[in-house]
Amino acid sequence: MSENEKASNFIDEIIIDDLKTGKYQGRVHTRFPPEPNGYLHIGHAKSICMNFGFAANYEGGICNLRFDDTNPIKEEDEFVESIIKDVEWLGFDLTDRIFFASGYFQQLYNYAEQLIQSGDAYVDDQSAEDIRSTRGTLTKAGADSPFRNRTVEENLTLFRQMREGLFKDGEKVLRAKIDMSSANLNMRDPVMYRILHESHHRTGNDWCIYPMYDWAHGLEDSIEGITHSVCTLEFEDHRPLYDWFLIKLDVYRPQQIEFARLNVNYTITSKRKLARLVQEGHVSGWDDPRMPTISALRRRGYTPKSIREFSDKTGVAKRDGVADIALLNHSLREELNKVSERRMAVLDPLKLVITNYPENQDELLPGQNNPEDESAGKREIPFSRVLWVERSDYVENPPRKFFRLTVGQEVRLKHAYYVTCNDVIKDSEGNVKELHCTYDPATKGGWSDDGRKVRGTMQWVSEKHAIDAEVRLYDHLFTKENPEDVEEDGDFLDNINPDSLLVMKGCKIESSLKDADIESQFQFLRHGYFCVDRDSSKGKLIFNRTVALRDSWARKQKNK
RNA sequence: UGGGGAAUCGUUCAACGGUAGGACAGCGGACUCUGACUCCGUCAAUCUAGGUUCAAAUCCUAGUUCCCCAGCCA
Repeated sequence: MSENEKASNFIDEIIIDDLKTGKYQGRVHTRFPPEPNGYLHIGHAKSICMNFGFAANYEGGICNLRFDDTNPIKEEDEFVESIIKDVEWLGFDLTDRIFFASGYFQQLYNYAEQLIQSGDAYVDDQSAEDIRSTRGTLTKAGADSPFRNRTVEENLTLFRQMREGLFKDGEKVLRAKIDMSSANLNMRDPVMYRILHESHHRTGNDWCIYPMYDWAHGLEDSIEGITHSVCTLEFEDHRPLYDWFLIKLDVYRPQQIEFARLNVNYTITSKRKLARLVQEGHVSGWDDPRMPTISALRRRGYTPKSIREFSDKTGVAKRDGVADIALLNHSLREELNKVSERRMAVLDPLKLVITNYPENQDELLPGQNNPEDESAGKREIPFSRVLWVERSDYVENPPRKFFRLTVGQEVRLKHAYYVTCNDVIKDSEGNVKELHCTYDPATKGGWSDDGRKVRGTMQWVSEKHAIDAEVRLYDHLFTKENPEDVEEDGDFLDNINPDSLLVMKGCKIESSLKDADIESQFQFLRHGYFCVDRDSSKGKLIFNRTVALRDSWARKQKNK
């Protein structure tokens, strides 16, 4: 995009304007700044797509992945690894673009001394409780700390001693000297450094004081030459502080821009709550395919492109809102329809015997791999006398306009023949055991030129050639659009969907799927898009249903 | 009762004083060797009340509703 093009959202507008005025000498440099204390989820994906997207949209634009690792108590290398993997998987190049806040600890420390020198920061001996109680309230001003007016020398000495480890955790903090009566609570002498005798995942035991977010973040941006520092709405109150530090230090000043974080219906993105789902065993792990984490979406079969599309389509604004998960599914189907090879699978098998088909005869029938893509070619599908079809495709007393299997109705077996059901074999309890049909040899390939109207087409697999598979069907993890919508005294777990996972065993699938790789994706005709789960092993295939096909027939029946 | 934000179809984003538009969802239909895909049609919104103006979603005034902030978390 050039600066003459139309902005697609308010942040683009700001960027284009800055490009015009030369505010940053024509640079666009963004960053995605996760704390490595957990797994990334769909909300982070949006932020990643936005930030890397802004950079990619402009000539020479750059986006850093910067780990905001200023709290050693919560952070781990494991998360650094998974975050890098997720960002790259989403399609963004991180070559030379991985940074750590911890890499700037010394610079941050020097800046802090500079602020002490200028009389803008002081060491406070008050306890955390004291600081809290003297902060005031939303409507009442806070009170100055008794240590607020120490001399520069005393502050410097104390701060250096803090850094040297002479004090215990919590004994002292460094605070910015701003205004205890500010209406903005963030400006009431915010803590810049706390003492934490903790080993850091990257700096080990080099430090026992660690910078707070507000102190560190703007400087991290400044050091990296960030131009547009995009964050979520709750940081609007922090912007004056972000600016205050940079102005006091007289350093390069990026601008913080806030937007409304992405919320998605039927899901939660609170790290704490996701952790509860895992810890309390409501899901199998952080990458359980029902989770909204990027690793779970990947395992479930969502594609990077569909997530990027979703991110684009949900837009950028300052209004709090909830995006419809259906929009993600739309993007997904749109892509998968174009690229997925089709296969036939019978999830709930019912035996169908073609009584007039020769015993012991097999034949191979060609089937198109992907009607949306000629280059995907064809495959040979084995056909024989005994087949599996979907149990739900047979109905004894069909509703109006039912085109599937019922006695006397001719249907098409995809790629194969027309068959007509003549007899239904039931067990003593009246359960349907088998369908006995006859086929028309003249309809080989699934077509006849005589103008016969066959409206129903269904998938099948040859009994003797089929292989077994387990198929996992997923539904929303929560029953309510807003999982937080609970009765008094309830919590979000009350809204867990007991049917969010349905495991189908003994499914019958085409033998061509035998050597399918982990994560490979297919459309199972008339069912949906599926991928091979990593729980699969040799001889035991397990498929995840990524998303079902739209089913207007089922919807219509349901509405009746 | 302090400060900071936000209010447009069911949802979401646009319209930057000049015809309220797109996407998703919904509904109806056509097509179809997937009741898929595709195509066509259709439903549907400016928080309220005043004001300025030839003209207001947009500007002004007064309200209303919702979100965020009192971590030595980010």
